Amino acid sequence: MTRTPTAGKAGRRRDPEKDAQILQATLDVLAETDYADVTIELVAARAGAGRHTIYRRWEGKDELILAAIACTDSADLGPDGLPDTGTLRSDFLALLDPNWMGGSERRLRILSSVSAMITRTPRAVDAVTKAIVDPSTAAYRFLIQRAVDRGEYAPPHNLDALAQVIPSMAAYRAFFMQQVVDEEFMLAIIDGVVLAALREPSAANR
Amino acid sequence: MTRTPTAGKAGRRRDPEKDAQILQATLDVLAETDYADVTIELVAARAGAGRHTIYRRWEGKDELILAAIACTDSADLGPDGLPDTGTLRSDFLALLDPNWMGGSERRLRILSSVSAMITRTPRAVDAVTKAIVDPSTAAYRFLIQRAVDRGEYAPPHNLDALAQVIPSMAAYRAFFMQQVVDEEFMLAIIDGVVLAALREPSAANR
DNA sequence: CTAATACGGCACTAGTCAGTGCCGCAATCG
DNA sequence: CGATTGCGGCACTGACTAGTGCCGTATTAG
Repeated sequence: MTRTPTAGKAGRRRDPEKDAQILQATLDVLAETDYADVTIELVAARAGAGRHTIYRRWEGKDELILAAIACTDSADLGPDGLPDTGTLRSDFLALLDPNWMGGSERRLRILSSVSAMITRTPRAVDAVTKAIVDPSTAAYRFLIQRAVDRGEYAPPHNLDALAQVIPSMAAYRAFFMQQVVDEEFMLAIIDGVVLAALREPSAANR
Repeated sequence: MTRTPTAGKAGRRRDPEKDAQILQATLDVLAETDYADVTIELVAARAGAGRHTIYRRWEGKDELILAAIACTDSADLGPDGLPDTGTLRSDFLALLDPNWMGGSERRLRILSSVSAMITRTPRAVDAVTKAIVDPSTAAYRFLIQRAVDRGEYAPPHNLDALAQVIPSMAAYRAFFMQQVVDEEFMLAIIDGVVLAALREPSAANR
């Protein structure tokens, strides 16, 4: 990830804080503007660093951005960070709360910016997949599976496909339609698509 | 759309062919590379035109691209251009045929490239919405509604939401996952999501 | 102390690209 | 015919930016 400092002994030590500050600044800029408009100058200024401090740690612009993507915080998408309200429907709605939605919206913006990079750098696909796409899908898959396990719904025909519905449609709406992913929209997807595709469990499954 | 030529009388006439050639070339380049990599030079070369010929007709790069988006051919998404195979499921699958998929895939690529422009130019949202997003949704809405009308399924809880499922998920897969929208994937969405969310009609609806 | 490294700031190079001006030629009107 | 406009090609300007070198300063090992 970070360029290895030479193993010499003397000299001032690299500030580990700077690594995080630079990566955070990169994500900030990435979330605010487009990939093409992300300049090292901007990132450096945002991080309160010199450009050299960046180039000393990463090979170039692409490496920096890939590293930043890789450190996107998706902890809120782990099983322990997800809501557990008792019903799948309110679990989904809980993801709209600022706690989670702050992360989601940020992830969406970053995803949008990086999409431009994806067409050029195949490695960006892996980075985005690991850091954003997979965790999102996994989160929804987890919520649905848990609801199935507790007998709320019957096992779906295709869990993976269902788990991708909400992230896909939210991303589509946020990017291409530039409309807010608000409660009204989420309810339309939740009730009109995801829950509609799930069936009540048969007696045998209870 | 096109810059108005001065209403003078004498002089050589503008070649109407060139307008179309330039717009097509713009769409070609847009479908092949990213928005940031679309240079006027490239478009001009592709269209066999000089850069002046472009600047004479459009204010600048953005105007050109907006005009190109607006003239994206979505005729295949009108009711008359859509497949009518008898069942909703095979209608969906028929959209994968090269006839339609050529257009769909091209639209997806263009959509992807323009997404970078969207964050900058709000007008791009309207252009993309009118030329690509709305026609796609309308096409799927039409197919579903027709199936409902013929008694294949009961009226869905939320037709608009259902109509956006396939375009959204196909776009998400194509952009962010950079994976092919092939038959396997389409079947997963169709059977696992869309048709799963539709119910058999009750006797009263037949 | 000295040597070595990190840091921020500045200046510089090199490359790219939007947009414009000019040239020569073609077409069209009067 | 001459005036006017369209066209392709070329050269040019101006702006921006990735990446590098240099300077003065700060930090750390020996």
